[in-house]
Amino acid sequence: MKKKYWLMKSEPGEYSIQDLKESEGGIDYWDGVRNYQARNFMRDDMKIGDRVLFYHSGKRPAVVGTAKVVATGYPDHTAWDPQSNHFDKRSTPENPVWFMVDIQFESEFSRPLPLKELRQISGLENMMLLRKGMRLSIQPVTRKEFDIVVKAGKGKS
DNA sequence: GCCAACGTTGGC
DNA sequence: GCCAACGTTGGC
Repeated sequence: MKKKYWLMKSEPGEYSIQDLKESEGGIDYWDGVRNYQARNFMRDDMKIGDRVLFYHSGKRPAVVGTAKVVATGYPDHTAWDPQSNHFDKRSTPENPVWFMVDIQFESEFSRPLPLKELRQISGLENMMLLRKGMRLSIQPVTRKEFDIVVKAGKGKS
């Protein structure tokens, strides 16, 4: 099984890389995705050992670190919790609609690598994140792109 | 705060 | 099955 590479977006006010880092064992579940394409990636394509670029959207859009997939897709229980703001009555334990994976904190860049800088790095011209109108919260990334971003992120201080 | 791009919903 | 209206995302 070939290792794959991903980018996962989160509003840091909602869930940041620090939250992941500070969770038990650095492991947490990626709940709340309510987009079918992103769901399909988690349910069908993300495998244990896949690497992840952790992206903060919002005020300071930037890649902030890396993580790895430690559990493959399973039902997102927040969808059938009426108290959750990700509640979706169409999803039930018997017939789950939404899925999530577990990821584990791996590294945090010494400083966030802003979206603006990503646009200027050669080799990233075709990166999905940089395409106009791209809102998908989970995106496949090529190995090359992953390596370039990590190298640029680690090189910062 | 604005607004473009996108996904979803619902009337027909 | 089309498409207008609406809500959301997310960069600027």
